[in-house]
Amino acid sequence: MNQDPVFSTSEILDRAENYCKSRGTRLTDKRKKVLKGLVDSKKAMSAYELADYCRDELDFQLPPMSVYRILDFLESEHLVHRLDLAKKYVACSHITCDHQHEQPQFLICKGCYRVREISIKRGLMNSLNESVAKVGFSLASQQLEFDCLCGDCSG
Amino acid sequence: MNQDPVFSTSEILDRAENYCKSRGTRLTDKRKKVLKGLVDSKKAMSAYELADYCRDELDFQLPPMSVYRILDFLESEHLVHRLDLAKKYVACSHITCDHQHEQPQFLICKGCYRVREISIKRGLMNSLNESVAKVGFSLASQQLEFDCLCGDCSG
DNA sequence: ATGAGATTGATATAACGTATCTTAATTGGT
DNA sequence: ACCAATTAAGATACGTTATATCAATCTCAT
Ligand SMILES: [Zn+2]
Ligand SMILES: [Zn+2]
Ligand SMILES: [Zn+2]
Ligand SMILES: [Zn+2]
Repeated sequence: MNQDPVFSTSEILDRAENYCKSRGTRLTDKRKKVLKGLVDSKKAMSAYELADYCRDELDFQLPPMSVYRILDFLESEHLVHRLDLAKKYVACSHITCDHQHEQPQFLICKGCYRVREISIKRGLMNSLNESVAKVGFSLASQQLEFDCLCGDCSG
Repeated sequence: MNQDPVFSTSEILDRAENYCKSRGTRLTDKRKKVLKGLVDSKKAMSAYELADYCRDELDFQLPPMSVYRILDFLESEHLVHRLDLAKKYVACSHITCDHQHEQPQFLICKGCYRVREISIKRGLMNSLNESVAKVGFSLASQQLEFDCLCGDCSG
């Protein structure tokens, strides 16, 4: 089903570090720990959950307020996405891609917070934007988020 | 632009009261006050904002926790909709319609919380559901909500 | 080494929401 | 009209997400 090449967590982190370097920013140790949490979990996590993760799994205290700042940084580097709907964060699933990644949309499982990052076909997005424009509104962002159920949780 | 007949707040409240009666439920005074708040405001309001509204505009103390319960009731009667995205509530814009109202979608202005209740064309919804199904997910609800900007706020 | 700028820590506070227990109001049958 | 059962509402505590501020620390180029 998923035919993307599989990368290890450390490969993804290395790639992220180089990417930051190339942009003149720094993927510090703490930032790397937070990103690792998201990459490993494969599901959306809140800032507080990430603080717990650092404490419990990495044996490293990181106050929630620092996690928030770090998430802001990672988002500005396009390494993570903030999901407004779930109020949680996910690692971008394209950190290891070379191509510029398209505007993403997210399917968020309400049951387990598993997240699929997809790209909705341009035609569909165009129709949607038209429907919205028809009543005098406009989409605030093309990054749409949908409350979903994944295969496992839909039973 | 909006060609629906215009109803006064009290007409809408009367209609809501009769509707509840016909279903064997009660639109009590407090419930009516909360609904009035939403009908009058024409924009999405949080439970706490509605409690403030009752205190400041109606000179009537209503603790936030009661407002939550009342909103739950109103939602179960389909008189208000809870907007997950904004964490706010709106009066259903079809209280005075006789026809069974279609599955609604909501455009929520991030700037001013004005809300448009629309019905997305069936074809568009079908395409969207297919795209989602293709990756093994399913929409948790057909009541979609979109972060938008209204005409006034898009400047 | 030093000073500017970036990074992190610590604390307080706000907004939204749930859980639980208690009290009050309403309804329906006698 | 009266009592029991049900429904509605009040009160308190707590949980989660998030922002604001100020202080301390680290990094790097000069
Ligand atoms: Zn991405
Ligand atoms: Zn799931
Ligand atoms: Zn409606
Ligand atoms: Zn607006």
